Amino acid sequence: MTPRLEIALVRDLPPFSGIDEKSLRDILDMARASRVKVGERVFEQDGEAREFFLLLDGNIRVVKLTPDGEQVVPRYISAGELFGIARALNMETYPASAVAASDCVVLSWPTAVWDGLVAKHPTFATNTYRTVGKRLAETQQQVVELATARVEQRVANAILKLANQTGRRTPEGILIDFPVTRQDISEMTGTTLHTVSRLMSSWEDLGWVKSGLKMITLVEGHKLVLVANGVKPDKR
Amino acid sequence: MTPRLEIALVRDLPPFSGIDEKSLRDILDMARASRVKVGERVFEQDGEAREFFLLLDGNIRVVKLTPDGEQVVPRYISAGELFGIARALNMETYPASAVAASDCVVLSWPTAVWDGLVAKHPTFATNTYRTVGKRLAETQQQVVELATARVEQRVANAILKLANQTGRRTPEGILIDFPVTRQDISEMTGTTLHTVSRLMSSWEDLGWVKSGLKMITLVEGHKLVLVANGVKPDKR
DNA sequence: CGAAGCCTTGATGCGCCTCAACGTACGTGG
DNA sequence: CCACGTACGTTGAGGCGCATCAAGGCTTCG
Repeated sequence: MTPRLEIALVRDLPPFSGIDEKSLRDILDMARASRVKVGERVFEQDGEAREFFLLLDGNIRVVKLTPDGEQVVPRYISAGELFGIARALNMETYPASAVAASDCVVLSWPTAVWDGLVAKHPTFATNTYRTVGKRLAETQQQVVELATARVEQRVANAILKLANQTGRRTPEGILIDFPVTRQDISEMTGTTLHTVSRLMSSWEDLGWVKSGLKMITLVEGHKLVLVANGVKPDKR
Repeated sequence: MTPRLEIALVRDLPPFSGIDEKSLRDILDMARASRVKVGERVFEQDGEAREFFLLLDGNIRVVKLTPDGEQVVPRYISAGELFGIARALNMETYPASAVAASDCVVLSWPTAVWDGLVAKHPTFATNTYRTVGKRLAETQQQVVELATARVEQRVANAILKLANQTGRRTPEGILIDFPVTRQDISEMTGTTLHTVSRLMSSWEDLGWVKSGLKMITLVEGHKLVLVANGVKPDKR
């Protein structure tokens, strides 16, 4: 038999804030831990939502496929976040696919336990709905951005978001701590890998970022913030 | 004292489906009805979320303002829908403004009653979260569209959505039943009123729509569906 | 060591924004 | 009821931002 999951793993994560240890034990005992290797999928768009998940370690890329085969990446999930919670919103299928952007450790619960879980642990329900609210707000913010900002601004913003979410301090600057390709960025921002490449090259020339293969380091974040806000570089 | 609100007003609306009449009475007794004239605002972006609302009649335009003063319209609310339900997601302020697109009748509840209400009437909570789920899915769909579809497709789609939501059959075709300007459409699709005007003129020449001042009638919906799906008009 | 995946950089063109000007319906007050 | 002002709509000309097409270099891994 598998060992019990450690409460310490999740106790301090936002989804479980304010929940006492006994309840936590109860919740954890319904979960199953598993590993997902980079590139593997946790679940598939339009697939039946049989489980919901908590990301313990790693990074998940959420991917939507359009009818004509293009990909859009509406968000990245990082450690400590719930995902695949279609069931919380009474949906029967996942609205997008979830791909491991790096090696991951996830907890999963059968969807069937959801109703009992929120009934028994209202704090957990509250926390979850707060998360949903944040995601809805973020998504609407994306709509606004796509509708009004130029590519340059959107790409700068995407890099800043990634750096904030999963950045690690290094001597060089803030390193985005999992493999990200130019194509990934383009799918987050509704542009092409070519345009992203050109932009990043120009920023690298200016010394604002450092980038290599699947690797981005933010050197002068504040400069990118200006770009993201549509400030034109010094028009003399 | 004001008369009690009629249960018949809301009994058959989706947010109240599956709720017995006694509970309905209870819920309704906490509500207040009011009228909002076209152009007036029900609530303001970033304002404190003191109430949540149900639209009984009319149409509400949801508007987001960008830092640099541009407007984006992420959705329209039509009769029978809840709106301003920030509180359901533990948010303290409204993420957008709500403007009456036509004369409206709305019910409103003080935010303070929310928690008691969902506790006492779980069916209502479930219905609400289903709505939230649908909106999140729609919003993500918008992101995909803005990221991948050309203006032409997006505008066609916006008109189709409006026609589906609030269209009224007339001898000419399906009439969008409240005033919509070219600018409104452009703010829904992230383009300019000029481009919308040009597109609609060309569709009018083809006989696919009829349009006048603040008025749009869909004559050949299936043609617009093709445009929305990116089918190029007959390339021989 | 070769192949596949990732990145870069140029050339070209077009979709759509921007700027500009004018036409048209509405409603408001004299 | 007509005259005017205002808001809405149309249409043209011009140009820029970014996609598209094309070619080649670099890294990683089997």
